[in-house]
Amino acid sequence: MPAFCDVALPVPLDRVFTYATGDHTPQVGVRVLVPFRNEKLSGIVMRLHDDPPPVDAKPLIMVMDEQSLLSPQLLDLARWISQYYLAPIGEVLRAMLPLMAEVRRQVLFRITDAGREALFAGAQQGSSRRSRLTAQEQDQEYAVLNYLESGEAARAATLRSKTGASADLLRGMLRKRWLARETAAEARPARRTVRVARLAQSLGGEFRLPRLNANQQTILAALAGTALGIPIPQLRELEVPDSTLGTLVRRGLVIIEDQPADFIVSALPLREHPAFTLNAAQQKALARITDAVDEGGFRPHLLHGVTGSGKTAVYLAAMQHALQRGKSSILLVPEIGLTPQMAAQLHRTFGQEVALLHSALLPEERAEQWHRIRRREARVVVGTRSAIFAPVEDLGLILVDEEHDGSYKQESTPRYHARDVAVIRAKLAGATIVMGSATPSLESWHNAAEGKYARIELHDRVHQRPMPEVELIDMRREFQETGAEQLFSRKLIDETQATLERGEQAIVLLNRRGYSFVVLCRACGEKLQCENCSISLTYHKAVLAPDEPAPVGQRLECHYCGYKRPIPKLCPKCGSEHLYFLGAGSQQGEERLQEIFPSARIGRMDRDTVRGRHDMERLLAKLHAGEINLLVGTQMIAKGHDIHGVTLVGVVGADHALGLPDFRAAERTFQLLTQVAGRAGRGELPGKVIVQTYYPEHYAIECAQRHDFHGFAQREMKYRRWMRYPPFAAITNIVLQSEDFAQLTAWASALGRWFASAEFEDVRVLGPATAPIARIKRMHRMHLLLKSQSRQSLQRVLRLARYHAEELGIPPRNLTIDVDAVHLM
DNA sequence: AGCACGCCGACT
DNA sequence: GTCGGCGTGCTC
Repeated sequence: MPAFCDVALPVPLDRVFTYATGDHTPQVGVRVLVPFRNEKLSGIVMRLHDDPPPVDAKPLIMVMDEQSLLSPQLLDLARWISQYYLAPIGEVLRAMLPLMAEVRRQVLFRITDAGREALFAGAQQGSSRRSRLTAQEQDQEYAVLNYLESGEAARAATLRSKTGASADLLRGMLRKRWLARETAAEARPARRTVRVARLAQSLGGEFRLPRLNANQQTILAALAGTALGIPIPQLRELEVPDSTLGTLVRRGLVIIEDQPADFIVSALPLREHPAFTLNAAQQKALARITDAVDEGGFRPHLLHGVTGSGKTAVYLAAMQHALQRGKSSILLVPEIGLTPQMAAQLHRTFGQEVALLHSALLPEERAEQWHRIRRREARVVVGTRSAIFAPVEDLGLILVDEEHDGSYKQESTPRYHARDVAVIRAKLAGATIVMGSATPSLESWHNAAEGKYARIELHDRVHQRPMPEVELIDMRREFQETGAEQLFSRKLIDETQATLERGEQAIVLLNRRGYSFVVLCRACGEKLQCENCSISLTYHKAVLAPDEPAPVGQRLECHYCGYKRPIPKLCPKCGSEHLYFLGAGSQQGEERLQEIFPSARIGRMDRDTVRGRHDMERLLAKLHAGEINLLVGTQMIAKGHDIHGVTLVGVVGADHALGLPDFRAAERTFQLLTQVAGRAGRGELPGKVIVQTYYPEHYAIECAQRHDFHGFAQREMKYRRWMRYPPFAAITNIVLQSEDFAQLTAWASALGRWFASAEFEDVRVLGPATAPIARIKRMHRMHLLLKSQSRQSLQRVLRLARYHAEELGIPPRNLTIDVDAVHLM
């Protein structure tokens, strides 16, 4: 056994630490518990070797796993992410492994010699000691010391409940060195367990002992039919008194034990894999994918299929094929793409062989799914972003649904893009990868154009359904003709009216939540902003809650930091009472629609009405059942829902992004319009889309109207090439933050000067400039944008920049390096 | 990131 | 004189 091992720890330090293996025999990829400073941390063994570190290596405390948690492939993937995104390896691994729930860490306090002296002195002198603490606090300190006097360590929570001492008080006692702080960490299986009764081994088959009564025999007979036993709740269904089981246990005939919940096969039976009915185009697409899977090797594909062309069925059939060939597959879906409908469909298709990894899982549930995958019980994995790290073996196929979706980019360290990580994983695994979308990202489109990705097209909707007709309403003309600023155009109102009268359903996209998104003072022009962010506060109107006598929830809210405040009567700046509420959000949309269509059954879908997973399910169920015939909501309504009764889609204010200085604005607008338009006419009846816009001549709008992705991509590529934006350059956003504005500008200009003086050939630097959102959560923000044709050069410059930032005294936590930034905010 | 050590103002 | 503020620096 090598004498040392390098351990990656979940700390923001871009390095590993070397520990002495001692008597332990850890493998690469296992978790170990190690001393770090004066605490204990769990980390991952990255390397075994005999090179002594420059300092004395501390010994491992314990090895937590027998076998590696991460295949060599996944370890390589971790290293790649760490390098590419400049993220500490320990943090990358933390993001990859959902097993932190299995380590219970707790902070313990112990009395010191100084503490004992203080206790003794206190007992001698009473509370005559001069101190800034109140008499009560002194009493609490005394109580804490008294409690710990025996020498046992205790948790902070215990001390607090026993003595009333606050966390601050304990911190003060630490400072006085009366207490010592230590951390304990213990491995704990995070799997849910079930109480199970099973036959005692020694029993064999001979349980027809004469002295057993009928009840006892009933239980034993039931248990004899199972290998693993029967969960206690299920055993109760035999209608035998509970005490009978107790008797059997006492007589040593039955054992009760906790088993991992997974061993109990759930009510869902394993089905024969149902076949999908695919049309000719779908079959052709499927064949391209299955051929690639069968041939093996890294094969990237871009599946461009219009909305309603049946991409999901192709995905499922492809995964089924992979499974039949004994290969695993991973399907990535965007954040809110994993709808209950889809989960149900997956269960129908794959039964127990599918593992779902969605964002609403508890840590224990996530760990459980992870173990199921690792034990090879589930070889079909479906999930959001981090599901790309699922520990499947024999990976044959990766599918990335809605590959253009921004939610694949993690907006905290490690700032990886799951679609791009998926490509690397497929490469490492020698697997087929299919990135699918009706509106591919320009990055992927470009790769397809260059021949790096094979392109698969689904031009038509299933069942020869037509694409919906899209009509543009020029809201500038609407204003001139009606002489008033109206939220909904006459055309949209008429069409909605007609749709509802025909007994069909309509949805209206209003891409802001809340009631009004600007509160303006007419007297001084002040826009009410969040105290912590440079963000306009959104007005949320009061709503009638079922159990409340008066309307509740009226407030101004910051959608960035969550800051809430009551509505001021007067302008906080000038004291005027002329506060105006401008700009309509989904809440106002709902109210207006209810006024216009009093008999409509209106539902609203936004983050205020859809909080838990079930809210969405309930809302969709109502829509399917026809209990709702008019749905208003934010972009949430645009994502992949298949609602057959919807024949009209209204789009209100989805083009405001076109006025923003964001190079992806056109792409985002085109995607949103195309996706939401795709909700119309998915059933028997054709659909219609009304898009209200202030930019009817913009190519993003025009092309969306014509369902013309190719045309859009061509125009957008021209602009991107001209401006050297992705896909024609790699970009990285460097954001500096500080509460102290002077400090921030000093840092930014120093870093800017360094970039200017260094004059890197292949890397262009824009800025420093104030970030689009100048302040978030009290932090002032500035940024620099780096563009380069060469990834290698960019990587090199980023490392140098990070090093120089440190030389300049910029603390790492005030500097964010966002490789392949998606949101430049 | 924590969390120590270490050097300067407010209070007894 | 002490307590306690949070600036610098290290973690195998």
